[in-house]
Amino acid sequence: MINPLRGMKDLMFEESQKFEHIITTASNIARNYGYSYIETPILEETALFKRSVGESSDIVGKEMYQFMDKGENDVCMRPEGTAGVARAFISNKLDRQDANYRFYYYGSMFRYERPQKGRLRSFHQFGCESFGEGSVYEDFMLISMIKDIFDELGINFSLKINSLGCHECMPPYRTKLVSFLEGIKDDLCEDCNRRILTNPIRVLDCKNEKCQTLLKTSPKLIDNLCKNCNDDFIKLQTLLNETGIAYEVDTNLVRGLDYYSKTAFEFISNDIGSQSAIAGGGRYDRLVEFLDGRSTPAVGFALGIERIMDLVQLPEIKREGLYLGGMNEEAIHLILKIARGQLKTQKVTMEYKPKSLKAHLKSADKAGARMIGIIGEDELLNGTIWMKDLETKEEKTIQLGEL
RNA sequence: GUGGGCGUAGUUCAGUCGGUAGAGCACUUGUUUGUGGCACAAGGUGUCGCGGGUUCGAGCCCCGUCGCCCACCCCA
Repeated sequence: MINPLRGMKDLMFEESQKFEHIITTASNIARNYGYSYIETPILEETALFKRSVGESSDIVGKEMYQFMDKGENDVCMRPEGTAGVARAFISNKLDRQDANYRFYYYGSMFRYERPQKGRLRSFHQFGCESFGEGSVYEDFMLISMIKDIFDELGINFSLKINSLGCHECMPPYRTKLVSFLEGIKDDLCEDCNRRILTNPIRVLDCKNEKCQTLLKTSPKLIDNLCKNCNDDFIKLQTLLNETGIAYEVDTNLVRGLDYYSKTAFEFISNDIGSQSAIAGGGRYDRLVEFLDGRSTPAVGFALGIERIMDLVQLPEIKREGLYLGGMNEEAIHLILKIARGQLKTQKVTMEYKPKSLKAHLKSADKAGARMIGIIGEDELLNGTIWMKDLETKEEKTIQLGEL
């Protein structure tokens, strides 16, 4: 027997229904916010992810499904969605239009990691990317959209926000931080020491208690933001306050991907396992430029579908459609033609075996049908069909032509 | 990559002191003449994850191996 690969799952029945429910809910809301659907390839040039996600990230460093294709191209299964959408934005020369473009997408992402609850090697994200709008209002609208999606799905969350600064205030801060860290490096854990070199900002996020104590006096990025970044961050908080969206400023919130700047946010659920981030995103004003496009401000987010699936309740399933059955072979032949006609307007379940009326009713019930239509000997003689509403229990015998 | 837990029917699991397997659920079919959900009855499958070892005898004990799950790391 051949099983799916490690960390890969088949979704069916209740799970696939949840999946669809989440995607349709999110898509509808995204369209209301002015986003249009974009579908990009799963496979991209490896260079795309190295340049956008960043070589220092774990994703690029060790989690990519990377290989040479038959044409000797170095390619990758996408580990996240933003890079591909940004690439499409540039490839299609939209960066040369002085306009805003907003896209939503969903699909499989691939990361070669050790699977656990809420973390798979093949998983799904729903995401939105907005290009060309540099205003912090857009950051706010994205957060508002995610809130709407979670509210609609009936999911509880808490929101964390931070500002990562821009290319003007981040580098000086980084230098300041590194010199602080160098001073206490002997007392920091091994991981932190490694990160001082690779990504010093992430040292702040260390879960080691001893490190956290030492880091209490570290220079904070929010105290070192330039005026523009600082004003925007305050404005974002004002907007959230005014709208009544609860949040917490988390100065240690560092998005794992290199392309983020300014606003960063993460939606957390306490009702699932340790992989508690159910949505994350932020601004990435420099990414388009890094990918050889014309400098374009941008902001986006992604939802983790599987993590959300663990949290949603499906609405109760209602009886739906028509069950058709016959009590003898001749009737079934006739039923088949009726079924083909009815299929144009509703869900039809058809039974090919002749059965007693009782057995048919049982089957129709099991199939979850709302109506049942049966042709037996009497109906065959009269050119009629016996119909019953399985919910109201009303029944009637009608001419076949009346259907 | 590093820990810990677990592999028995389609599924959830039980299985005593070692004596070659069971229960619920699900599924199918019935419960006399053309009226469903309930109830009752009947039906079937297991290389007991795989490979060795100990033993008269292994689902159970020992060794190895593979797989799954959870956690670290990282992230959605």
